[in-house]
Parts: sequence; C-alpha cells; structure tokens
Amino acid sequence: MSENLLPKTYDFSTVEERIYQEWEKRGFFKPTNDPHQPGFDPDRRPFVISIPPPNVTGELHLGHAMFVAMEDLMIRYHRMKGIPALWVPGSDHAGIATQLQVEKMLAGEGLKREELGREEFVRRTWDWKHKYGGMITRQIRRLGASCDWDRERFTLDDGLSKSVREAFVRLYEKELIYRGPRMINWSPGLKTAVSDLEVEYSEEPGFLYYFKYVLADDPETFIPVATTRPETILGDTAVAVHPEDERYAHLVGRKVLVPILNRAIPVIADDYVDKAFGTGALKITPAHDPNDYAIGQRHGLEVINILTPDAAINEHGGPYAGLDRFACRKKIWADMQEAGLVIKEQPYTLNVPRSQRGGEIVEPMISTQWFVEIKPLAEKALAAVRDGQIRIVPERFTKVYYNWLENIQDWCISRQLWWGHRIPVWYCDDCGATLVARQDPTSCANCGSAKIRQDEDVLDTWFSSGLWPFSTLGWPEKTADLDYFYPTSYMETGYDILFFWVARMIMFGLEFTGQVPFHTVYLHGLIRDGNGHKMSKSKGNVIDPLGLMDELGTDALRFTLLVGSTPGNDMNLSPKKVEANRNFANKIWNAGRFVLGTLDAAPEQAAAEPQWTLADSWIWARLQNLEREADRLFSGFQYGEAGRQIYDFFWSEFADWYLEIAKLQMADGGDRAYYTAQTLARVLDSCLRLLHPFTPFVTEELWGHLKSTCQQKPGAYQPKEGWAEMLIVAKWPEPQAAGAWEEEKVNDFSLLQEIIRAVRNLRTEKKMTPGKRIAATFAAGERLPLLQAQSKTLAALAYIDPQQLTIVENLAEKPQDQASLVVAGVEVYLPLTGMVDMASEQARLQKELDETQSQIERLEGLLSSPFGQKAPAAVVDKERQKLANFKETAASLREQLQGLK
RNA sequence: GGGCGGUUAGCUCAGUUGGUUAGAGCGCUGCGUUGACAUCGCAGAGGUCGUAGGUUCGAGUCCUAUACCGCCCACCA
Repeated sequence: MSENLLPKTYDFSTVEERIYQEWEKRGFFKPTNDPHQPGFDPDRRPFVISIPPPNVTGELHLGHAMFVAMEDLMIRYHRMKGIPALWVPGSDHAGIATQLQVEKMLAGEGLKREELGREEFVRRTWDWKHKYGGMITRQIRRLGASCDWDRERFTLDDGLSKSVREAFVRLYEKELIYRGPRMINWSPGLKTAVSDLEVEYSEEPGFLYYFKYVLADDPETFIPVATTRPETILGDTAVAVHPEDERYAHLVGRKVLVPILNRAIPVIADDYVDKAFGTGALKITPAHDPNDYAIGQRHGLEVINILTPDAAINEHGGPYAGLDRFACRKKIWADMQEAGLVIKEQPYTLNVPRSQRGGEIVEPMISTQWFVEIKPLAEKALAAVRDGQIRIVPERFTKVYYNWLENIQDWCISRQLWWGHRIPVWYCDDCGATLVARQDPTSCANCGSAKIRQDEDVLDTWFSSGLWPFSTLGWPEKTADLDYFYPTSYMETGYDILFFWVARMIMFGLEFTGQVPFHTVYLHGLIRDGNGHKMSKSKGNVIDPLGLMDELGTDALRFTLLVGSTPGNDMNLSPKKVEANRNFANKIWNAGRFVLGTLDAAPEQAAAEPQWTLADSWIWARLQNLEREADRLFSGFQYGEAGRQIYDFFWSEFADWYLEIAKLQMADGGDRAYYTAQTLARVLDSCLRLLHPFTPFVTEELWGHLKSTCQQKPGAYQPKEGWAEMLIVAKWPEPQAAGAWEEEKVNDFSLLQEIIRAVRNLRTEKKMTPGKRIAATFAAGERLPLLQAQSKTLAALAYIDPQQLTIVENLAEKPQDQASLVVAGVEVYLPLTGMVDMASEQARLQKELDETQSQIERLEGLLSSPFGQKAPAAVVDKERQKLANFKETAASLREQLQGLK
C-alpha cells in the first residue's frame, strides 16, 4: 500500500507551484503546431484566445480570476482535444490609471508631474512599470493560466506601438480621423478629454434655479428661465422658447440681458424647447451643453467657453474670473439675488455626469480634439454579427451591441495625458503644415523646416486595445503567427466592456485586417459579494482572490467561479462556496488515494475474459453518459452545468456507490479484483481528464500518481492511446454513442439503490442498533433474479447480516413483529429489536398506503385524460409503468397491514 | 424615455430544444469514526418555481400583462 503514503488531506500549497513550473518548463503552454517550428502544418486549425490585457497597475481581483479561469478552461479543453491551442498573454499600459498611480507615488515624494516635465515623468513611469508591472502576470500564473508566456505583449512595447502608428496613419489617410473643436466631456481633475463611455451618470440632489432674463430695452419685462447650473449663465448666448408658445411669442427676436454681465443676447424660437418643463424658456450655453451646442449651430449663435482646464471661470466670466465653478455658482446666485433677478430655487434631482476614473464632475465643453469618424467602421462591425461571422454568447447581448453601434457617435481619441501612444502628428512652425507619419519626421515634408513639433496629446488607451487580437500577433507585419493564428477563436471577457473593447476590436479588426478578429464572443458576468453587492474598497466587501487561494487552493477558487456562473449573468461569491469546493478537491484526492491503494493490491493478471458485475456496467454506462453530456454542454458554452454534472458523478455515483462496491469486489480477489481495479483506474482516469480544465492542479498531481502506479505494475490499466506525458496534454474523452445495454444496467442498478436506501431509511427510522448487521427478508416477486444476483452488495450496503438474509419470490405467510416496507414491488421485512410498537408501525404503513393511493389516483386521472391519447407513446408508457408499480406496492402494503392485525 | 436581466428550499444558486413526484451547495435535525476522505458517511425536514391570464394532452420552461429588485443605453434645461 505504498501509495497510501500520500497525505490524507490534499495539500495544494506544496503542489501548485511545482506543477505549474513543470507544465511551463516542458513547453505545454505553447501550441503543438507552431509556425516557427519544423514540421508545421498550416492545415491544422488552431484554437486561439487573446487575453483581455489587465492594467499594468492592476492587482489581481476576482474579475481577473474569473476570466483567467474561464479562458484557461477553454484553452485546456481544446488542447486536450488535440487542437493546437494558443493563449496570448499581455498587459495594458492603461493611460489614465497608470498615470494617476505614478502621480500618487510622486506625491509621496512631494513631487508633481508638472514639475518633473513630460520626459522625466514618462521615464519614471517606465521605471515604475518595470518594477511593478510583473506583479499582475505573476498572479495570473498562480491561477494556473496556461498562456504562452514567450508571446507576452505590452500595449506600449515597440511592436504594438508600431501597430498603433500604422492604424492611426491609415485611418487618417482614409480621412476617417480628423481634428477639430467639438463638444467633449472634460475631466477637470485629470485635465483631459474623456470619451462618452468614460462618463457615468449619478442621481444626486440639487436645485433648479429660477431667475429673470430681462429685456434689454425694457427692464420691467422679463422671461423667466430655469437652470441647474447657474454658473453657465456666464456663457449664455441666447434664450430659446418654443415657436408655438404664445406666452413668449411676442418676445422672439427681442434682446435680453445676461445677468451681471449685461451682455445682450437674442430670444430665439426652437422646436427643441419643451413648453411644459420649467418655465418653458431655455437658456442656451453652446459651449457647455451638447443640446445647446446643437441649437447654437442651428441659429448661428456665438460659442463662449467660460471654463479653464481645471474648471475655474476664465476671462469670459467677468467679475467671476478665477473662481472655481462651484464657488461661482454660489456667488453669481447671491449677486443675482441682490440684483433682484432671482425668482426661486426648487429642490431637484440632478443626473450628474462623473468621470469613471477620477469620480469628479465632468464638464461638457467645446474643445479641439482628435476624433475617429466611426460610422463607416460601425457598419461593417454590425454586418459581421448580423451575417453570423461573429456569434455573441449569450445571444441577448447582440441586441445591445446593435443598439450601441447603430447610434454611435464619433470617438474622441485624444487625451491630454503623458502616458500613452503619442499622436503621430507634427505641426510645422514655419509653414503651418500638418504632418502625419509612420516614421518620426525630422523636418517638414512641405517646406523642409526643422522647426516642427509633435502634437502633445496621446491616444485613448482603448485605441491600442482595439488592435490587440492582431497587434499581438505581429500586425502590420505579415508574420507567420498572424498568418496562422489569426483570426482568433473566442473573445472571452466581461459584458461590461462590450462597447469599450469588444466592439472596437471588431471595428478595427475588420478595418485593418479585412477579417473578423474572432468568431465567438463569450461574455461572463460580474462577480459580486455574497449578498449580491458590487465589491468596492469603500464598502469594505472586497474578497481577495489571493487570500482565497492561500487558504483554500486555486482549484477550489477556479471551480467555484466556473461552476457558479452562467454566461452573461452576475454571480455572488462567498468564501463559503469556495470552501465547499475545497472539500471537493479533497474528495477527488481521497477517492484517488483509494483507487491507487486498490491498484497496488490487485492481481497482476486475469485468468479469463472479464465478467462485469452490475456495478461495473452501471458505472461505465454512467461515465459514458457523463462524457456525452460534457461534450454537449461544452459545445453549447454551458461550462458551469458541465462542471456540476462532473461533480455530481464523481461524488454521488463514483465515490458514494461504486467505490463502496469496489471494496467488496476487491475482497473477492482473483479475476473479480483484477477487473475491478481496471474499472476503478479507467473511471478515475476519465474523471481526472474531464475535471482537468476546471481544477488543473489536483487532477494533474493525482494523474501523475495514477500513471506511475499503473506503469510500474504489470498488467495494470492502460489508456487506449497510452500514457501522455502529463494530464494537461492527455486526450479528452471522446463520447461514444449510447450502447443498447446501458439502459437496462442503469435501471437495474437504480432499483438496487432504491431498495438499499429504503432499508437504510427504515433502520434509521426505527432506530435499529446502529452499526450492527441485522436480519432481513425480501419477497422479491419478479425481481428475484436481480436481488439474488446482487445479494452480496445488497447485504453489505444495507448493513444486513448475509447469514440472516432471506430472498424469496413470495412469502406464504407474512412475518410477524417485523418492520416492513414495499419498494418497487419488493417487500422488505426487518425484525424489530426491543418492543414492537404495533400502533406506530400500523400508522406508518397506513401513511405509506395513503400516499401510494393518491399517486394511483393521480396517475389514473392522468391516463384517462386526453394525455392518454395525445402524448407520445413512450411518455404514456412510462406513466403506465409507474401506475402498475404503485398498484403492486399498494397491494403489498395492504397485505402487510392485514398481517399486523 | 428605450432596452436587458433577475424573482425557484432558511441562505446562495442550477435547471437550453415543454414530458408530468423540481435539484445542488451551505445551513438545519437525527445517527455514525481502527482502513480513501470528519475538508467525511448515512438518513431526514424544507419549495402552490413573484402575481394574473393564455397556448398545450401537459408549463419552472413558451406567449401576454403586471409587481418588485438590479443593470445598460439616452441625457429635458
């Protein structure tokens, strides 16, 4: 029993790192058909995933753990199917996040970004990246990620920077990139423009301020106007009313005076105005409101920007210049009150736009920025999903995707940051020319002047991430990798970045490579805490995956994430669940330990052809069924359900039943023991394979022991295709069509289980000397052959003394003073120890009979209803069979009741 | 304003071509430990599947309406 030197409890802490290094060292993370290796076969199609690149600033959170677990499962599954599998890892420079992080670090040294200057700041950010950037990838390795680390990329490395440059220039040359003043979202804290997607709206209490716009030539007459942002009055260039609003019709065309500043502005009429809202008159600030901007365009209004980059009032604000926007709001309102211009203020719920990163209130502002004209790209991206070139899982997200792309606005791609891909545009100070170039120019292509300077801005981080599936494979170079591995297969990520990232990859992929970047988008849900709340540092409910792995093991965490989630649905994670799955890992370990022990004890050869027992056939049939189910569920992306079924099979069927029976069969010795050991090893082997994509470490470790045990022992189990080097590259169990014999074996065994459970139940209920073997009598009727054949198993699992076990077809006389029951037509009698409580025994049987009787009535009703005619014959037969069984049971119960009297 | 998801056992959730007694884990109750595992075993209690209609021989599953919770998009000052 040498193998039982294995520890009684699975100790993941000594296993995980060793196994991971072994996999990596032996090169299993690399695709088996690599274009860089001799013997490469371009016709063997690969399976490819590009990792969603985590931020270099990142620390592992459960969102990362989720996608790593899911993608690793997908990769391992395909790898085991013999498909060359490539998982390209990497990380994202994450412009804003990283810049903020480094600024925070510098602040600790009392330094400011502006004081250091751009060049020095970028240098320090690279230092920071080199120092801490590896942390996230180390943590991803801990999760067991089988990425090809030799192909690891960073969005700001040379190759990817080249891709970004190429993409920008191509779009510019196609006139799909332009620069100009447009309404953008300005983040005053970050001092940069951000895209629409980076703004989040939150409902917050505020006020609606009502005030007077007095006529320029008649101070007694005014138009009442309401606003939520009084400071924007400083930028007003018109007051608008609805054309059909008779209250104000006579004032259209007149001039009114901007409060405090006393600028005269026109009263205009525009359909946009809602007569019913507020006062029905709308102040127009074209520079600081998107709708006002549109109205301003229609009416040729002046655009007055009143804000500085940090959202203080600028020189256009007259006496308020230099004041912060919110200080100005208070001050101007107080001043207006004094001037008698205020009507009232009313509590009002605002929908405040805030920066997704910094959290501060974002200001709509006219600013000169770079944009991608996105409609032409969006159309192709829409078509690719519509015509099925790309499938989104779960399917409902296609609608969301369509909706967004159909209403898409031009994408603001410039950011006023220092960390990122600098916009490849130069301006000539001498001739004013704009130069856009793949190579950094040293002089003006137009006039030859050396006095050129590069645009200060960098690109939105998502611009480079949008290229990720092909830039990581070498694009725009025509590399062997790009040729072979592109388009990739699945894009697996959270639904929260469907627009940010997925849609942009599709647009860019089609635009730059003429192909879809992947054919399937699999979206997982978000991880919430045990109560369904979003995890956040401020709430203090963040669960740290590293802590969970330390405490409960990587396999437990992975299994929890994979099995607890369904596509596109959020999941709540609690440590309790992970603990339960730690127990499962331990169960696998111990079942494995037992099997290894029996293999050692088994004979080295058999004398004859196998005579399979019912249990052998049953477990084999169930395993085949499991393999078919796993295959069906995997191809339908139902990984969670597949995991659950494997779990159930392993624990409730293999461990709870077959292992117990195997102990008996081993005790028989000889051929029985030999073939039992074969079955044990075979089923364990298959289970480890099926489980490996979910729980790679414990299965690999155990499989290693299984392999060496079998290899050392003559006559031991061998997989059909021989032993693979390690489980990670072992063959995935291919499902076989169901054999005709399977159903009968499964039915017979189920019946046996039912009888055993019933006996155990009765023993418990009657409190019959626990742990002691008892006598039993079975009147089996037509089940006689089955029970006789299975008498040993029956006795052992139902704790019956084999010497006192009686199995007959029918009893002439019902035994007296016995507890009895009927199950599936088999009558069971157990001697009652102690006092026979006739009354309670009678009551119990009567209750049984009543229940059976009501089932009979239910089924008779059902069968005489139209169901009997219209339902398929197979379904009806099943019910008829049930009815017959119940009737048989009822008859037996009645006899037993008679016997008691 | 538009769209989506959820509502199933005390708690957290499965349940994908509609098949007739609805499942798991945790928790709970009772019993059990010299041989794979107490991170365990055996047995048990616990649900009119949000509500109201409809389709069907048959609905947790399909349709319609509705309530509550959550999310996304749009951004009426």
